Amino acid sequence: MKVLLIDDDIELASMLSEYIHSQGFDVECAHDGEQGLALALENKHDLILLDVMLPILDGFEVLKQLRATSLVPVIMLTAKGDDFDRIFGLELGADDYIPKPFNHRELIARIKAITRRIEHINHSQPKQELEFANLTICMQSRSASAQGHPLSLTGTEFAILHLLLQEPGAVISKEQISEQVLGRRLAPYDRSIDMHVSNLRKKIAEHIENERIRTIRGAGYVLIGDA
Amino acid sequence: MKVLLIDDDIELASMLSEYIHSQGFDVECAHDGEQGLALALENKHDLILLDVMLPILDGFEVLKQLRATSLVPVIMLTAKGDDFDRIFGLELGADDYIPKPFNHRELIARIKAITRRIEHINHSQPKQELEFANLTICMQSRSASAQGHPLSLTGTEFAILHLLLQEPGAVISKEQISEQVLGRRLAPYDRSIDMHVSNLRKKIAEHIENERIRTIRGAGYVLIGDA
DNA sequence: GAGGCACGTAAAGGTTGTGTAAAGGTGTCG
DNA sequence: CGACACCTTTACACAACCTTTACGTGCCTC
Repeated sequence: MKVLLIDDDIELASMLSEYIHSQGFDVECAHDGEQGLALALENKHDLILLDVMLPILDGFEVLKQLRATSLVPVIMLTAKGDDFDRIFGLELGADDYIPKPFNHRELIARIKAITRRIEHINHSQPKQELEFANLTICMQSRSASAQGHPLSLTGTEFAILHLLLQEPGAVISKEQISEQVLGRRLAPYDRSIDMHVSNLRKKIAEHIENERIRTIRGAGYVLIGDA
Repeated sequence: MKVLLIDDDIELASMLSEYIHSQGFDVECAHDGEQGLALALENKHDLILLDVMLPILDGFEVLKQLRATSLVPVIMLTAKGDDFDRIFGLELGADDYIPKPFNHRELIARIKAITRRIEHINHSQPKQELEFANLTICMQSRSASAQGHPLSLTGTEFAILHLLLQEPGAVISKEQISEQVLGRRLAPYDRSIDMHVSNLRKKIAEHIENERIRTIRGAGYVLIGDA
């Protein structure tokens, strides 16, 4: 876990840096906006601590330019306490904002709050079971069922149903289906997807009366529930 | 996007709730720790705003029990300003911490900072929904509704409504509509746009009495609200 | 007020996307 | 090899959709 600290107060920076390091993070420092931005753009840090008052480029400018290409988490630090700065920073894409002077432990707590959030999401493996509107699939057993009755689907049909179940209610285009399910770009006049959907519908209809896969002409297909 | 607000100050809660709602979030409220925890455990909220001082169970206790099973983002609110509370909350697993009194806009900015982060990591694109004067559209599901009633629009009608909703109150010329929606320059004597707008109006009028798409002779169309 | 222009809209016609049966192709397994 | 399961292509039908046509209305100009 590598942190980039951008602060022009060299004494504070070195103190902070030492403290953060003692808490188990690697720290790199920059003391002006230009240098900081350059380091940040190397994309090798997991989190950036960014002072607002900086020589050459101020913190907001650094954040703005950084956000043009990078989603790295940023915590802003500032001596100023006023609301406007805080809001401005957050709306520019900062993840958090700590007014100076701050308790070192709070800084660590906030760093951990953000990294914890990221870890949790990254480590949450994709769901193994999906369910919507009486349709369920289980990835482990590669089985699907409608209204509790098992469906005997071909691999492609299963993959399409899986894709639709990942975002029920969202329109999935044929291009998307072709690329994700068949692994190739959709060619003009290619009717494979239509056929697979047709067959899938037929199998679902054996157990569920209502429409489940709705066609959005010119856009794709959507999984829908009742009503 | 659904927010759960847990705060025992009923007046403040209703004010806040209204403001948050006006920023495009659904809000549910609880006024003590027990009720709040019960609602939170239903797992149907995307973010929780949690006051620290609460009757029955205090905010920390709610957070602790919630974190035993749920990773839902939590922002703590507190009247107390001392470091210890902040750090304690963050270390218990809160995502953020805002001391009362806070600027409402800052709250929204922090809510958005957290949801933005989560969306980026999940690779899920933010919900694109537009709303004006009882007309709403959802890009994901490519669906539209008037006064809550679903509209069954053709692709072109949907695209026109989308264009109008992007700048409610602004005049959109037929040239613009033709180029952006139909993908071609507007030819003389081409009446397609007029027809699409006419049909769109008809469908909207089934559910909304008042005029919504006003013609500006010689200039184009505007989306208008009541009064 | 006559003429021109922009617009509203019903109806007709043409185009395109989609549903699906059937046939053809490919790979696997006994 | 034949049987089988699966995917793709072909072909046709149809419905949804878009555009054009035609006629009507209201506004502006001269």
